[in-house]
Amino acid sequence: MIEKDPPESVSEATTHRLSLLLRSLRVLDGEKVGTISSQQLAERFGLNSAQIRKDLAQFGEFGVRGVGYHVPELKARLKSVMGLDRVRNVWVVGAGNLGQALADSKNFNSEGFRVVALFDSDRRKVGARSRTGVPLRDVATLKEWAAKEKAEIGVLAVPADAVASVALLLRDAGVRAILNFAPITLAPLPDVVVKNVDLTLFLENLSFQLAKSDAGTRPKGG
Amino acid sequence: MIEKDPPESVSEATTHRLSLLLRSLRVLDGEKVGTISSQQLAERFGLNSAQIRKDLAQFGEFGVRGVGYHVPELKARLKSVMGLDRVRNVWVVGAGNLGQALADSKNFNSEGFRVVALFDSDRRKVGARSRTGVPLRDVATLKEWAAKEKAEIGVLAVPADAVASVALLLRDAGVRAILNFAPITLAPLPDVVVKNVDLTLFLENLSFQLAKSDAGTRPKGG
DNA sequence: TGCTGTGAAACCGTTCACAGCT
DNA sequence: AGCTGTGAACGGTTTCACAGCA
Repeated sequence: MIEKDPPESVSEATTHRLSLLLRSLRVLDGEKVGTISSQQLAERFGLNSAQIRKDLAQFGEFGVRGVGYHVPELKARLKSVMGLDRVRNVWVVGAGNLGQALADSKNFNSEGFRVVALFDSDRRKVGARSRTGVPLRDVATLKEWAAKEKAEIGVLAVPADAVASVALLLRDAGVRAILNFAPITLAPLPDVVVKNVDLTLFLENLSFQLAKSDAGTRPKGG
Repeated sequence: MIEKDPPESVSEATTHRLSLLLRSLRVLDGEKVGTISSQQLAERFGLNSAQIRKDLAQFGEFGVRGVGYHVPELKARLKSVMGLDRVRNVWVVGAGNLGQALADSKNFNSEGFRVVALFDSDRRKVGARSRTGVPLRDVATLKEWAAKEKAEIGVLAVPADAVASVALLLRDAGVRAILNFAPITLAPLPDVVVKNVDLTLFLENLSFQLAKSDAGTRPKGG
């Protein structure tokens, strides 16, 4: 099992598929499956076997020819490659419905991540705790907390017009990656990894596809 | 201004960019900007001018040579292309924190979409209303409601193990598009548009990029 | 002149198909 | 024999650069 240095750049598509692959491996591991081939993986989870092998090839050689992949081993390797072999603290800024839901969600408190605080500018919320006990702090004190409690990831669930300023605040507080849920594109900041997730866009995507299928069944087009 | 029939297939990337473009046009329209060139659009919103033109070209000719695009006109055309020129009813299944947050969010009740109901299997929740007044119903009654209140879009915010069965329920209730937020891939259903949005994956994406930059600054790799 | 719309070129990601190892 | 790892072929998307029109 040879390990490679990660390539200069890995495509978004590969990154996404590695997450899906890891999810699949967790399922298999839970079922005590010891070994699996890329073919079997593909069939079971709706993936593509050649693509699995190509994706993995970017990071090393993880399989055994004639046999396949050792599930626990590959799972551990993949977690390492993806930086999920340790826990990163997460700050959620914006304690509205979405911010609180994210802060409390299993998704954001699973292997690799732990939401340690919510921040909001509404003084009335400050001092309280979320349903699962995440402390709610004044966003004005964010920078002070940076010294006591290092958070590498910031999640933005604030109104669009607050995004730019809060992003700078987070960067100055040492946050190295920002996940922005506001419906505005946060431009890349130097030395900070930025990912924009506009939930509206997913709905619009569906709408667009519905519109296409509507057009396809109209008398004239059909 | 010539209109084209939509092409057989439009890439995910184009779909995504059209949403971003529409968002930009909404901003410009709010500022009463009457006309704008692809170049100006690109500079202002971090897009690519050639790409804007290529994306639009798939659906017709919307600009004026030597001038650019008429903002209100293009915005209206784009909304039409994306099926956002009418309001679609949305059902949210799963009234946990995330489900309720989505049902109440501006994002899911903006131009083109209206959340008309939440469904849950927890009898204790049934009969109540969300903060913004969305009625909470028993998921067992979902099919009965289909006759009274047509919903084209279903949003899944249920546990992973409930996804497959609820998806079938929605399909049988006439829902034509499903947005799945559970951390499991919902396989495509015939005649239903499916979009999977696993929030965990966005965090893992950040983790992965952090891991890469960590590796890049390690003594040996640096 | 200025900008769109668009062929052509460059680029990137996916799929194929097989050499090579177990 | 079986399956990985990988060059090579393929297909799709992005970028370039300019013809054509206002």
